[in-house]
Amino acid sequence: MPELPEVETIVRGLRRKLIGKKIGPIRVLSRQVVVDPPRRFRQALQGAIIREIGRKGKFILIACDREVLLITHLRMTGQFLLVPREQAPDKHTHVIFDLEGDACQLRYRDVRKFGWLAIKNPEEGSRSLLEALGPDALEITAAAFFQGLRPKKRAIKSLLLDQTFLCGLGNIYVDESLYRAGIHPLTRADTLSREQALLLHRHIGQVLKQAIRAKGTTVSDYRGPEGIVGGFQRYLRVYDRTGEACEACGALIQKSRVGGRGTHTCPACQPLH
DNA sequence: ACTATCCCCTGACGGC
DNA sequence: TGCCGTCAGGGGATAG
Repeated sequence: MPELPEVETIVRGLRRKLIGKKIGPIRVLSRQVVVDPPRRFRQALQGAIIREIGRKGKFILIACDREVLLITHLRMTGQFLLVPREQAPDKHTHVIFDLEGDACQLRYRDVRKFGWLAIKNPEEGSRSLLEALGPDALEITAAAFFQGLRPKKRAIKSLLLDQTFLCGLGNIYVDESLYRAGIHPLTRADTLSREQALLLHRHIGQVLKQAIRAKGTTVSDYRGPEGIVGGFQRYLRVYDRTGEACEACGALIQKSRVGGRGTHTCPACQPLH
């Protein structure tokens, strides 16, 4: 579900509400989504004060005092929601964090249960998962992006989805960026000209920033922490528009499969050479 | 180095 | 109404 703009929207929402809050009792309703043994998980976080909330790629990082770091990945359908405590949790709510002196609870909800939460010490946490990540899609420079493509023989789409190459992009924004840059998803990365690479880099940045401004894309499950849907689906030009006319040329948007993922292209605007 | 395939899980949707 | 196959914002494991 959530890619960089959705995760960024969630992080900003959580930050507004949670910084400085002390975590109260925690309920783990489904141990499957908690990486650590539930007892250890609860003991580490209960009583901790939330200091900073950030993200790296699609990972959400909640740093507390006592050197406790909560790392989360929402995968496809994970949600962090701020919910009034009197509201009964539904069957897809898996972890509930009480917040001292707050009418709302922080809840982790996840229909498909692919997402997870884990406790890490700041040092070891960044070593394992996060160190393997490539630069953030919003932070990489054009020059570094072009240099990164040059030795890669892979299809550009699978490279952009590879979080060890560049982190934050997912299926929606890769399709949208490639369309805007007029590049076919199967183009070998090392065959892109410098101009094409710079154009693609620029469109990636533009699409992500515009999507953050719109508070993300809601195709089905995505919600912000206050339960609101995103707005960027209005600006999608190829994703989820199979069979519709391309805005630029009128050709019909096609759907294919690249690297196992559903892939949307305009056959005229994104020629494969 | 890279691709393809299966898997984790639940729900929505289309065809019969 | 029900049953079956397919698909879904992700990514890890494994085989080729």
